[in-house]
Amino acid sequence: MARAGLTTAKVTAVAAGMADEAGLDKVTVSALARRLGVKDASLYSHVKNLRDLRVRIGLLGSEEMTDRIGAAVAGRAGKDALVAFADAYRSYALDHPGRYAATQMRFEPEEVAGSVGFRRSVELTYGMLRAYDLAEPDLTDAGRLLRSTFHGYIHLELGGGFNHSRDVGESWARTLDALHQVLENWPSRHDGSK
Amino acid sequence: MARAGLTTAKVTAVAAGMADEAGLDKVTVSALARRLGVKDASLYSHVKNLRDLRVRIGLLGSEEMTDRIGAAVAGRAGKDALVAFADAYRSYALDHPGRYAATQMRFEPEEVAGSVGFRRSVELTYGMLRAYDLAEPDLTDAGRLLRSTFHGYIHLELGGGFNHSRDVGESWARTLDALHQVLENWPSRHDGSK
DNA sequence: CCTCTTTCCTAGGGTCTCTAGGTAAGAAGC
DNA sequence: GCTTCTTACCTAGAGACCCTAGGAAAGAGG
Repeated sequence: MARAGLTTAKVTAVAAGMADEAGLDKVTVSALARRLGVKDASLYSHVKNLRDLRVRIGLLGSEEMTDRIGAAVAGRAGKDALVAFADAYRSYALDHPGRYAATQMRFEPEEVAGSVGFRRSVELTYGMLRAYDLAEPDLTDAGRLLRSTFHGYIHLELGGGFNHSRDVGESWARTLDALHQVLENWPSRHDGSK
Repeated sequence: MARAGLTTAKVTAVAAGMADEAGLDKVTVSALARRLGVKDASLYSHVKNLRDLRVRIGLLGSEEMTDRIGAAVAGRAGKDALVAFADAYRSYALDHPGRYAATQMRFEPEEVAGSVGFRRSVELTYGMLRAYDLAEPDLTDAGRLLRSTFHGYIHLELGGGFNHSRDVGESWARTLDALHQVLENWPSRHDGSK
């Protein structure tokens, strides 16, 4: 009988599409096999197991996402870079919710070992923060604040956690204003006056 | 044969304990039945289906969490209230990761209709923000920023997303300093100077 | 003591993950 | 053009899980 000619990369790409359309939890081996016109057992020659499949979606997503962010921040600094970074981050997550969800899995060290996406993500964040002239440990704290806020905002937005009384994009813009301001005036230790 | 004497509340409580120990995704009808010493089909008289079970864990979590936050912010205002709110939020999530995860599900309107937890959560947030003297739509934007940052931080912390080079509690304290500062000097529209 | 409610049961169908072992398609070497 | 080797794909089947239908018995209320 005619072969489909699948490879691990093709399988992952189709799975990523399914994740974006139906949600990451709807990406199952059997549903994927159904879409590919193949028996589910056949996929186990391309992918170790279900977790492996989802991890691959996450690694793919992290690489695509850092590509987009890298292109957006190129040649920018300060607030320009912050906004470019944040908008690229958010637009990728909204364009590819399933892939984005997969990037937020709890990865084992060996799973991310060979991947460039996550390493680049750290580099890009620190590069963007360079203009704000922070030293450690403030740099780490500021990076954690940014990651938390970006991820939390997108997670709530994708999860329908915001009501519709206020434009979500407007709120996002004001959030970035706020983050920029706090990065410029980072509160040093014992500065926390009431 | 002797009955276990289960009720929907008891079943939910045990399921919540399982969620905290093993993760929300490990809460299954059959695993729960196993722990309760009962056949899985028996649980369907107490709970509609698996989703219903997890929703109940989420509603329980949101009530417990708002109780804790409410007690923490009572009689406080300004930065005191912000820190009390945030610390109560974080401590609950770290103490009960499974219940917390369940509060972050995508709920249908009818699922949260009869619950007090989520309504109280909104009230508590706006009450805490009162001292910062913001008007709409800044109030909504600030509320979204706080929820995003709190949730994002806890999500990353629980997911092991922070490396161990810097104390997580210290970073959290600085994050709260930063949020307090930005709430006190909320950037009004067209204030976003570079 | 009888009746009604409700907790729990058995039986069974359907979906899904994953393994073991086999077949054939297509590429590589002669 | 034939053999050989790799590998994409298969069938068969075990085990876990979700959920429904219908029945039995425990315990509460009359």
